[in-house]
Amino acid sequence: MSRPRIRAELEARASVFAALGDETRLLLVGKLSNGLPQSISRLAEGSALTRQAIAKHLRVLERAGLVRGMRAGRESRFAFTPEPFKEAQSYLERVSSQWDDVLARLKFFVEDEES
Amino acid sequence: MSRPRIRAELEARASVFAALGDETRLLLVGKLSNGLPQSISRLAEGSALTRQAIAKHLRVLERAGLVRGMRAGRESRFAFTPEPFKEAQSYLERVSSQWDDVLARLKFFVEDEES
DNA sequence: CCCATACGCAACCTCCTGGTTGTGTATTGA
DNA sequence: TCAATACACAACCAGGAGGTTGCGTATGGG
Repeated sequence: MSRPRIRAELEARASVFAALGDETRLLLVGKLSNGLPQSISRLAEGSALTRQAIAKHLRVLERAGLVRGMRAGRESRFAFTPEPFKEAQSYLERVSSQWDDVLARLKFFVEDEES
Repeated sequence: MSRPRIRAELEARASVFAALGDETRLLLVGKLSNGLPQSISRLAEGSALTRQAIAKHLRVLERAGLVRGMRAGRESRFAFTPEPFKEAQSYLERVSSQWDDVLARLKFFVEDEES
């Protein structure tokens, strides 16, 4: 059991959710999902945190694949990456519908007992 | 800016994602989404971790609202809670479609330049 | 050409997380 | 009734996460 394929997917999924599990990073995702690639300094504007802190958060998002960084001259810009979001969404959808199925079967069983 | 309402939603969302950002907890979610409420010992069966470790993970899931624990005699059973999953899913959907809109507007702009 | 800008890297700190062990308590079943 | 079961609570530990400061380096505009 627990084939490498499954383990790898589990690990990737956990790292995506972990990356999203921080308020600062959710705000960054909000900014990036909302427009074109932006530099670190730009993303740090208006934040209470330092530029280095923001840079660290961006690296976390990048390692999880949620964001893609590229150097452009003296600044490095980060862009939103939609795929992992869709993957995570489809996982949540599967979990929810799995639960719905359980409820449906339970309801059927209970109604069966009542008759 | 940053009204309390928004802050609270942000915090709740982050805690949900953070709770999902761990392989052990993803496995627990998998088990619970898949059947009826189960006791801690039951959920710890077959795991390399101790029962106490599993209990801690369940508390994390519970604090995030992903799971609901209830005492039944000498055992405490944990049940799947679908709402936060649907909420998280709809958030991811909003982020993705926001990005799609950005791309659409960009495409329009580029095609406009070409003409 | 030169200074301000935008970084990266590294050391360092604190606090939280994931995990264990140990102990005490309630519940259950024989 | 009494031992095994199932748990909660607490102390403790190592390591990682989030954050800062300091410093060195490349890039770009005036």
